[in-house]
Formats: sequence, C-alpha cells, structure tokens
Amino acid sequence: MAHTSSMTIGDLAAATNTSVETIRWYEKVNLLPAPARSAGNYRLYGTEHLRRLGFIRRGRDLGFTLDQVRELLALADDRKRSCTEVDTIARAHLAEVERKLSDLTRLAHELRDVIGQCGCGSVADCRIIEALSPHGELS
Amino acid sequence: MAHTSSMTIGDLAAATNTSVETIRWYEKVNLLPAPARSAGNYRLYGTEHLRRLGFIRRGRDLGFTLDQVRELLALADDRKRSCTEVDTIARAHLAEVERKLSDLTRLAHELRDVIGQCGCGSVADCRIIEALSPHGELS
DNA sequence: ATGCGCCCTGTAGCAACTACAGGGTCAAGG
DNA sequence: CCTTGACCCTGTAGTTGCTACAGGGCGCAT
Repeated sequence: MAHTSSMTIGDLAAATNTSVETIRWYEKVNLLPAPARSAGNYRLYGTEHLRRLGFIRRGRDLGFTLDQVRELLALADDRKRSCTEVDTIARAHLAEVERKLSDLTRLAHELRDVIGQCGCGSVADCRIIEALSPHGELS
Repeated sequence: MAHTSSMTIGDLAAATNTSVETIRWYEKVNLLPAPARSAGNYRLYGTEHLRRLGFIRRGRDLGFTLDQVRELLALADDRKRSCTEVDTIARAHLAEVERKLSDLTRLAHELRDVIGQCGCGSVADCRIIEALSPHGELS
C-alpha cells in the first residue's frame, strides 16, 4: 500500500501524517513539486517527494514558518554551500522561540494571580473581572 | 483633547493604545457597540466605550481570544451572576497557555540540540539539515 | 479657498491551513 | 455488467485578528 515508489496522495498523507488538503496546498505554494499524474489524473508520488515532505513536516514541527522551510530546503538542495546560513536561520528561530517562551511565562504568572483571587461569589465582586476592567489606569 | 465624554475614534485609539482600524473592526464584529455619530458622520465615543475597549484590550493582552473576551464581557455585564463561569474560562485559558509553554520548552531544547551540533562546514554534512531530513524514520 | 490632518466605507491581504461543493476514477462484490 | 463506496480531482470560501490600502468626505487654520 505504501511507497513502492508510486504512492497516491492518500498514501503519502498517511506516510507523513499530513492531510491530503495540506499536501495539495504545499504543491500550490511551490513547496512540493507537482508530481506525475496517472491516466485518471491522480497524483503519483515517489520517494523523493516522501523525503521532501518529511523535511517540510519536521521543519514545521520545529516551528519554522513555511518561508523558513523553503529557505532551508533551498540550502539543503545546494549541498556544497556552507551551512552558515542554515545555522543563522536556526539561531534566529531559537531566539524567537525564547522570546515567545518568556512572554508566555509572564502571561501564565499573571493568569495564575488573577485566578487565585477568585472566590467565586457574584460577578459584582469577581476579582477576575476586576482585573480585566481598567479602573482609571488606562495607558 | 481626550475623553470629555465625547471622543473621536482617534482620541479613543490614543487613549487605549489601539489602532483606529482595530476599533472599527471591533465594532464590526460586535465587540464594541456602534457609537453615536456627529453631523459629519464621525463616530463619537463616551466613557462607557472607553471602559469597554479597555477591558477588551486587557483581555487580549492576557491572551484571551476575541470569543473568550466576548463571553467575559457578557458575564461582566450580568453583575449578579455567579462568577464560576468566569473562573472556568480563565482556568481553561491558563491550561491552554501552560500547554503551549511546555510545547515551546520542548521545542527550544530540540533547537538548541540541533544548533549545538553545527560545525558550519558544508551543507553536505550539516547536522541541522540532517536533523530535519527524515532518514528512514518517518512516522 | 486651499491645504492638511483626520474621518468615512469597502475591499483585499497575511499565515497556514481546513472544509466543503460538485464532480470523476477505481476496485470489489452481487 | 452494474453498482456501491472509497478514494481522487478542481475550485472556492472560511478561519483568527487584525493591517493596509483606495477613493472619497469633513473640519479647522491660514
């Protein structure tokens, strides 16, 4: 059923844990090259597509944007180039992730504060609503 | 120039650190009620709008979705209701934030691993590209 | 009266898909 | 041979939370 070097889109989807629609969409935005077609106009994928889609999915799992993945793919294709550029992209991405992490950490603290104060009485004296309401102190 | 109980949209935007377009958009999606209009068809806002928009912005800063903010606003308006529902929304949101936090933490670890191995030689033996490439182990 | 800054409506675009609608294809079972 | 059902095709619209115009009107100072 799987990649004997000629899979349908459904086979490829199953093999890479991707939805069929997402694969077609990657093709549309030129991340995945258009494959050959069968007599009945079905897409036919080979192992190269499998590898490439695997790369894309792994990059996405690591939180790279599609543009970053595109760039990484281009670099990976040019195998004799220095990998300094790859390193740069990855480091920039890590910095971004670390920024988001600290934002979220601060946010979680604030939420825990707000929730901790709720005695679950009536809304009229709910601490959460109060914390949301700007009592004069608007920036 | 500000909220003498009749601000233009620009005044309100400045007072709440929101863009004019965003305010119009909140009106369109029924988060902010449509205000009175001047003779020249300008929106005229009062202190109630100021308070409500402040609430919305604070909720957004805390990472609530617009739908959650909408729900919180509805609850806040009904001041004699128990605030259990408010607590539920806030706790669900905190759980979500904590889930994202742990995802991002794991991601940062993976990225640091991947980056740490890059000797910056040629792409042919780049550890980052290798880490992205699915070497047989496709799920 | 003319310039400038603000305001108006409406539409299109971003990321990264997802969810149809309205069809065609293929293999198996009756 | 024909039908059923699972899959495939294209194309369009929707999601979230805005942002960015385009093409015009309003208000005030000079």
